[in-house]
Amino acid sequence: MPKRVVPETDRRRRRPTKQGQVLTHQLIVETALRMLREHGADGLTARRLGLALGADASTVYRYFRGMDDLILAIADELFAHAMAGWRSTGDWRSDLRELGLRIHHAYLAHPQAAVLTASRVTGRPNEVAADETILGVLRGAGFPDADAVRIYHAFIDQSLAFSILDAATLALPVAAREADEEVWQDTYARLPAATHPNIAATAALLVARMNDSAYPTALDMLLSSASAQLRG
Amino acid sequence: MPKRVVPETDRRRRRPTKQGQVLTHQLIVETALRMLREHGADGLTARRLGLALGADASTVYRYFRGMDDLILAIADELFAHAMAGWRSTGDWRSDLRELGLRIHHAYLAHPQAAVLTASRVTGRPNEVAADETILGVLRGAGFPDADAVRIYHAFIDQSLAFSILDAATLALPVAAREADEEVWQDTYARLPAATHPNIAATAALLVARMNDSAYPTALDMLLSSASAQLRG
DNA sequence: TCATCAACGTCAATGGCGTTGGCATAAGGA
DNA sequence: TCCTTATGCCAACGCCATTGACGTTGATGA
Repeated sequence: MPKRVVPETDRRRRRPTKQGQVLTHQLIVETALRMLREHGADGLTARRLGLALGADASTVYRYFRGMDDLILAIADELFAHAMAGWRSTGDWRSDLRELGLRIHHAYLAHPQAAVLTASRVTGRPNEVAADETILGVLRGAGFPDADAVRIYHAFIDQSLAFSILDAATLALPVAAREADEEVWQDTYARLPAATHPNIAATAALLVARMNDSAYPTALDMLLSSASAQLRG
Repeated sequence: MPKRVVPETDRRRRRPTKQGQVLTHQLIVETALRMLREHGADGLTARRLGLALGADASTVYRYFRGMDDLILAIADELFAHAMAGWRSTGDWRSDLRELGLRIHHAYLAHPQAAVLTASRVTGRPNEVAADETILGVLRGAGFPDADAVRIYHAFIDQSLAFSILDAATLALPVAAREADEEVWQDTYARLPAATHPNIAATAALLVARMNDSAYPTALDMLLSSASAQLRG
């Protein structure tokens, strides 16, 4: 039985689809990202992706081994967005802060994609380049290798953790977002003081705040800690 | 067209299934949690859940409005596990640290469930009870309401962010876990120093570390910051 | 010039999924 | 006893990812 094989490179000019579209890996990834933003995480299906490309669902399988393979490609695309045009300022703390915020913003710009790719290790070029850059900043700052790696892990963990949390909230289907918002308004704001004195006392403050990102603050805490370590 | 209605309470004795099982909401949630642990997030389907209960898939819809409703019930069950048997020690810092670790451990004990429920607001009893408890600890410590709410949000954000990240890693299908591990070993450990000097120099350190949770450290940083705020 | 061959778009089919309408049955209440 | 209601089950709908087979295209080389 001849197994379907996905070629690694584009050695041959592509034949256009019925609708005249010429496909490439990059085009498919970009289309998938657009579909994710417009239709949510559940809206990205092989059928719909094919349709958006002016092609058949099965055509996607000529380019990717399956949806998981496509998702990893999307994950790497996020890192490409995050790192595009980055330049060192010479100051490791502002470099690291900038890198963290770039990753965070790349996730928030495509929350549905971010949720799908959460915690995957792709080993693909753009993700590897980001790792190389971060380690370079830390080693260039003078951290011994062991410390640099420890801070690298803490930095990545913190960046990804908050990014995934925020993205997961943003990526919820509109219906779920509205249901959750209703729960805040209807449940928390109306709990009786007799059974829930602390929620009742702070209900207005609790419900008022929605989604002012906590990540930048956490990032600064991490950088302060690393600075102390470098001086000490 | 008669819409299927899910009754809120169990006012009537249940009729056993063909296999003699008597169903309750609680039993279904517990069975779903077991299926999640044993078969992964994709392994929880209405058909399989029905089968595991000795019933039909559609029977689940007599108890829950749909899979989303079931997932919210599962989310609340995680909070029940986290809070079971909790008692205040009288010291707000150790109380808060304990609560954070309890939530973290509840997530890690059911990573597949944690991923499904990430960032949902259920407003159901156990989640609300946890919120009431946390706010009670902070207000009892002497924080003014505005500060208590701010720290509550930071605490919850941090706890959930790291829990979701760790759970997402643990919840990956075995195949994906192995693929990611291979990427670490095969890609990062073999990058040439010419193109990736920093990864090449620290490859052994990078690859050696897998999943020593960063959350407790981050939690302690948060508590130190809150302490300073209370004293200042 | 033309045969060969790999690339790749499309079709049809498979087996799984969530969900729902309809029906049969059993438990209480009257 | 009869009626209402809860509830289990069946069959069906439309969706999904994936794959084998087939036809067509373009590049290559003799």
